[in-house]
Amino acid sequence: MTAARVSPAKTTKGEETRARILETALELFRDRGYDETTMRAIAAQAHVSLGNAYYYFTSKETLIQAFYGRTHEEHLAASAPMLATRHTLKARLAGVMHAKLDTIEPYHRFAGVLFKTAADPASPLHPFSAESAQVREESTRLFGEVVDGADARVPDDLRAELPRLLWLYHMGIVLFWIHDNSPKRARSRKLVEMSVDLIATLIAFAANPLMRPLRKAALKMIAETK
Amino acid sequence: MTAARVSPAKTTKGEETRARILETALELFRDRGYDETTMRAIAAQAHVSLGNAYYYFTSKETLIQAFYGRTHEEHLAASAPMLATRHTLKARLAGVMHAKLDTIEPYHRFAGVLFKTAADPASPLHPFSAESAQVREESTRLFGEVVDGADARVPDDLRAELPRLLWLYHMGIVLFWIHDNSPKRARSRKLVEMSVDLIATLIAFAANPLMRPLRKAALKMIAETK
DNA sequence: GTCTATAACCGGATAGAC
DNA sequence: GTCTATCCGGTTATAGAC
Repeated sequence: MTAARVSPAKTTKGEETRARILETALELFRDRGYDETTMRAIAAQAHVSLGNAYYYFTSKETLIQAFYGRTHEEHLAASAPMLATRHTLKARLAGVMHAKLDTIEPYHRFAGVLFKTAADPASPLHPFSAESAQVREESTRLFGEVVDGADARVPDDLRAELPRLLWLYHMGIVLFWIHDNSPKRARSRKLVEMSVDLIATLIAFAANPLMRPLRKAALKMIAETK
Repeated sequence: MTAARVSPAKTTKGEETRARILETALELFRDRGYDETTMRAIAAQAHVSLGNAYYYFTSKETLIQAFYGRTHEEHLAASAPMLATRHTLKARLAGVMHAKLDTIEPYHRFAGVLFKTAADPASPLHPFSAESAQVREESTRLFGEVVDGADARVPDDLRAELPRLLWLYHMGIVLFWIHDNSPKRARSRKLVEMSVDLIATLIAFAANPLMRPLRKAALKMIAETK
């Protein structure tokens, strides 16, 4: 399904070549960084010609999109056991967030370039683009599960928006993580802990009838951003 | 002061050439977009050689940084009258935010590339880099003025953090604006209205003694992100 | 030292033959 | 589906003029 999203590769042989190029690229990205890895180097190390590499990946950026799909699936896999065993909102959200950081950690070095591209609305890679829709929706669904499987009392109007809000929150954390050069990314981990706590508290607050007007106002605003 | 930040150009003649290149570049960016504007085209239209353009601007990206400085100063200028006449937090913040959108509107077309670059931690352009420090600090100070000149009651601990928080908020709005293709950027304007309202309400809430623990927790978290 | 110009280099991308 | 040849534009090296 990851493969199907992007381009050719129907036959076994093509698929194999395609996979080889992608593996090589990710390896080189991880080891040398994105800018330092030339398409020529990828092609050479994958034993294909430059033109051939472009047959499978229409641009260097497309390789990044493949990376997205890949880490996203790893994240799903890593989250499943958490969601199966944890039942408080706090524990579930923290589990999913830490799983995310675990998944992308090996790529911290070139993550910057990654999300750089992602910020350009003209790029097919930016998180709100049509091309990213599938990953984004699946990811949002994951946060839906975080909420739905939790024993927290959540007002219905908020519950409807929460998956999208948490997805947005998770993007913010990733953005922080990108700039985080503390040992073992300790600052990002700390931020996850504290923000998850705060979010859980806020959600509990939101259930308070006194908070209804404020909650409604906030949700109305959020509806505008859809 | 904008000029001094970036590179050579001491003499009058150099300064003039430098200014001419920058004007030409911004004009071309605005009219054709960033990627479509080549350094060769900028040089030609500014009547300098390619090498000469690179003498003044060490890369195409540096031209963007100059753009930052430029719009920032325009924003300051456009905000001043607002701050002189408005006295509620809501009106002041709304004024400054709308002024921001007014200032950058002509560049909406290539704003994407702009902030694309800005998202890369390796880039000197990203908002948290040393190179951007001056603009960021001045901008933060502007939001400090928004708060200080307002008649709102703001707890001291919050007041200390508020300028930075509002700066961050303003970055979020700009990010939304970049992706906003509604006529006259109506959605962004609406979002500013609603979010400013919400922020004013939240600040009023924060002054309530009952909110103290929550406020403290939030501020503690924010302190972690410094 | 300040400024300007010309000629490469390098890597992403494309065209077109096989 | 694969290759070779080429384009194109950002960037650099370098030489010299003021």
